[in-house]
Amino acid sequence: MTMNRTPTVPGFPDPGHDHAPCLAGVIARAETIFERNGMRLTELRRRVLEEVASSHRAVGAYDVLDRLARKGGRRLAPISVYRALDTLVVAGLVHRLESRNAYFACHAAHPANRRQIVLACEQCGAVAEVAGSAVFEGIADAAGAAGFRMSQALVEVSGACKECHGRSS
Amino acid sequence: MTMNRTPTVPGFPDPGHDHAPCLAGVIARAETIFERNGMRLTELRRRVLEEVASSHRAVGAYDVLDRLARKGGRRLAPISVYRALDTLVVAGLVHRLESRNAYFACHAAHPANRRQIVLACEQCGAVAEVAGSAVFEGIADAAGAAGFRMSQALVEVSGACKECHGRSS
DNA sequence: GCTGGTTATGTTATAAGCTAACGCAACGGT
DNA sequence: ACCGTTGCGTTAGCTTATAACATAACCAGC
Repeated sequence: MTMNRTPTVPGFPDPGHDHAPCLAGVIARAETIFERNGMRLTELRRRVLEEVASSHRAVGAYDVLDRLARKGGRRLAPISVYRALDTLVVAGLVHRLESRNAYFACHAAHPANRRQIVLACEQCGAVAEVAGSAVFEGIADAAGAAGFRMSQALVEVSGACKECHGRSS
Repeated sequence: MTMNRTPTVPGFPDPGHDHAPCLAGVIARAETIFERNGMRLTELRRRVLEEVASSHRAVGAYDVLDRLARKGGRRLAPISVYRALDTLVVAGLVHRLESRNAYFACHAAHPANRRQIVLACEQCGAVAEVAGSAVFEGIADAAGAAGFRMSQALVEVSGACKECHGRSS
C-alpha cells in the first residue's frame, strides 16, 4: 500500500490515489447510518455498496450485477440489485446520476438536504460532487418566481475533469 | 375558440389557457427553423412534434407512439419516433427531461446556448423553463474551481407548480 | 425455543426505453 | 433520367427498470 496523498474532498481525487481508505470510509459511514436509522446493512447491500464505491465512477445497475456474478458465482436477478441500490440511495450513501441512468457512491458525507453539484467526466466517467449553496439558492429563487414549489433540484454537469482535459488538449 | 389570456411565457401557462396558439407557435417556429437550417419538416416529424407540443407536459417516446397509433391507424416502430424526436431535439424544438426519460416541447424560443432551468411538476406533469443565467454562471464557477471543464449543465427541478400546490395544500 | 409480525430476498415475468443494421423510397440537384 | 443524400420501414435485440407473488431471515415478546 503506497503512501499517496489523501483523496481530495470535495472534487476529483488524484488518479493514482490509494482508494482503499475511500472505500473503507464509505463502508464505515454505511454502518453508522444504517445503525442510526435502524436499518440493516445486509450482506447483499454491503456487496452492492462495495461495487459502487470501488471507484469514483458512476456504474449502471447491470454493471453491478455482472461484477457480483463474476465474483459471487451465481447471478442475481436485476430486481435484487435495484432494491439494494434503492436502499443505499435512500440512506444517502449512493446517488443516482440521472443523466446517465447510473449510480455512484457518495464519498463525502454531506448534509442531509443534498445541495451538491454533480460533475461527471465524459471521458473517464469519474464523478465528483461540489458544494453549491449559492447555485441552489438561485434555483430556488427562480423557481419561486415562477410560483413553483421546489422539492428537489438536480444539477448535473458534463465535461472533462482536470486529468482528462489536461491530458487531451 | 374562447378568448383566454395569452400563455404566460416564461413559466407555467394558465391551466385553462387556449392551447391552440401555443401549438401553432411551435409549428410555425419549426417551419422557420427547419427552413433556415436546410432540414425537412416531414410529415412524421410534424406529427411527432404535434403530439409532444399538444400540452405543456413531458411525454415518453412510447406515449407518442401510442397516440400516433390511435390516430393514424397503424403502429410505427419505436425507432421511427426516436429518430423524429432526435431531429426535433437537435433543432431545439423539443427538449429531453433527463430525470424522467421524457420529452417536452420548447414553447419559448430561447437562444441557442440553452441555459434554462427546467421546472417539472410532480403532480400534473407540466414542464416550464425559466431563464437562469446567474445560476449557470454559478455552476460554471463551481465546476471551474474543481478544475472541471464544463461542456453542458443540466438543471432540472421537481416540485409542485402554482396550480398544483395552490390546490392541494 | 416457539410464534408471529416485519423486513429482505428469491423467482418469474414483463414493461419501458433505446439502438443497430440493412434496405427501400422519397427528395432534390444536375 | 440519373444519382447522391436523406428519411423511413422492418427486423431484431439490447439496456434499464418494475410488478407480483413466494420464501427466507430477523427479532421482539411470550
